[in-house]
Amino acid sequence: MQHAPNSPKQNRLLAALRFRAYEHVLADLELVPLPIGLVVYEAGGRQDYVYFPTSSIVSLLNVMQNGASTEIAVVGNDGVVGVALFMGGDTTSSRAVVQSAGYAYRLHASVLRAEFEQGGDVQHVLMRYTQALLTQMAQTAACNRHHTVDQQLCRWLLQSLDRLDSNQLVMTQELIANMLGVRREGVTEAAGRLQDDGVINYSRGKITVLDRPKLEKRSCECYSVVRRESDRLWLHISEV
Amino acid sequence: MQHAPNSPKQNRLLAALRFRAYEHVLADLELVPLPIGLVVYEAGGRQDYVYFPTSSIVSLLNVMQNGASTEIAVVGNDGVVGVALFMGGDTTSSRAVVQSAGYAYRLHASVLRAEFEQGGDVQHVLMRYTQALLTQMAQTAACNRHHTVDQQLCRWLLQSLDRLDSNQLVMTQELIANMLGVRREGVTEAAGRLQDDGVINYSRGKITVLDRPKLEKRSCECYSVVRRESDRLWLHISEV
DNA sequence: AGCGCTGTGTGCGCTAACGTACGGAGCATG
DNA sequence: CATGCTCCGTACGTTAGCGCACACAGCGCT
Repeated sequence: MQHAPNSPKQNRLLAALRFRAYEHVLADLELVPLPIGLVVYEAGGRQDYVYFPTSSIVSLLNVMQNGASTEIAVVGNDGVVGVALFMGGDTTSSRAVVQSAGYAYRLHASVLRAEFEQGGDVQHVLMRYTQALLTQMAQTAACNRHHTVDQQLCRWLLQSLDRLDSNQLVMTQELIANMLGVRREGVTEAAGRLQDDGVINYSRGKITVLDRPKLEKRSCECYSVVRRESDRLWLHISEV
Repeated sequence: MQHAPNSPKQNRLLAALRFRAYEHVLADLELVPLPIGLVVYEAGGRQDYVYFPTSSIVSLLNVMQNGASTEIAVVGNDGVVGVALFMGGDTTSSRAVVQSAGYAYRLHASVLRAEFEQGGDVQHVLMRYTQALLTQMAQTAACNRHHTVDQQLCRWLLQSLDRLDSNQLVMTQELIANMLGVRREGVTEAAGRLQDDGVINYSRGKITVLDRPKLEKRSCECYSVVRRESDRLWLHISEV
């Protein structure tokens, strides 16, 4: 298993999987770079690989007929992109886009499926992860309904930060707006307020988080709810 | 397997499951009435049973700290309430409330889990269903973001109709508002517009759908998207 | 008949977010 | 150093939905 040049970080989920045919899986694992903006999966399309991000972050988006998009979940080094492939769907129901450039371990879906079919540990861990994903999506749905753009921006920054090493993220307001499913101007205003209060620093696609505690205070509960559920998952997995 | 007095309808998902220990499962299956408003699961609570609705409809709600709620999925005689119990979560992440009174087959989670662990057909079908649930939740999340109350009301009525025998549903505007996560007055207005145009008839908790095609025209795309994915699931299952 | 409860209609001011438009700032490129 | 492009700030009118308040209507109960 080779390492990415600048990314010693591994994928926690992948690390927790105790494959039967370990050598076989290892031989198939491939570390690939994921450039920002890359569409990993298109909604409704067939796919051959699953991705375990290490340093990259991938967003799952629902895209409407008129092109409007909404982020429904985020996957970083704590998860896998392509649960549909072992859940029995031959296609994925949402678009997967690289939100933050980095690396990911790529694995043939057939290999993972074969391991999954054998049941046991691998299956349990992957299903628990899918369960956590369900929670994340449910919370996102409710968040979309009830919370302001300001709150959601904070939530979004936090859940991105959690999946990065640094306190700086490379992301235009335009893209954030696409993720949240709001106007770009709305993000500009919300970000402006955060900057005025010394919470972040924003300049041409580079956001630096200066005061994370403040960010958490301004965020809606959704961040901590999802975070807590995710922590519970890992607690559970490490117990096994 | 006894039948409900006034409900010859079965549960399609349950019917599609080819249990190994068939006699054993049969012995445990119990047809129970689900009165409207019953909270089948509380969010975060431990649960011992899964439910396969026959004539009842159950809504999965996400509840916020301030009490605001949002429906994230609907389960009727095409699904099962409590996927978390075989997906490895000991608790459920959302509240399950009976939206329309009726019956459901109740099964001990341990019995279903035992069957599930054996892999094969039962596991495949249940996972495919979970996958469809994921799609439904994703679409709901996006719908909450982008569509009007009018559109969502139509969607909601349609997905309820699909799970009932009649064209009449018993449901106050107050409750619909809770499901959609909007104000009761908003529902009153939207329903008023539908009634003015002869699409429905509304009176003190009883809605009669008069013109389903019109309802579909006024609904957002989300209804048909979820419907199509669900149909695909059944096509897949019947092929097995 | 009268009471009271639940469910529905309506009105009004308010705010968040939208659509649109435009100007300017930073940065790379020739 | 000028050009061009991307990204960000701001402004303005419009609208959907909110919060609140209240009136009324159907229906069961005594």
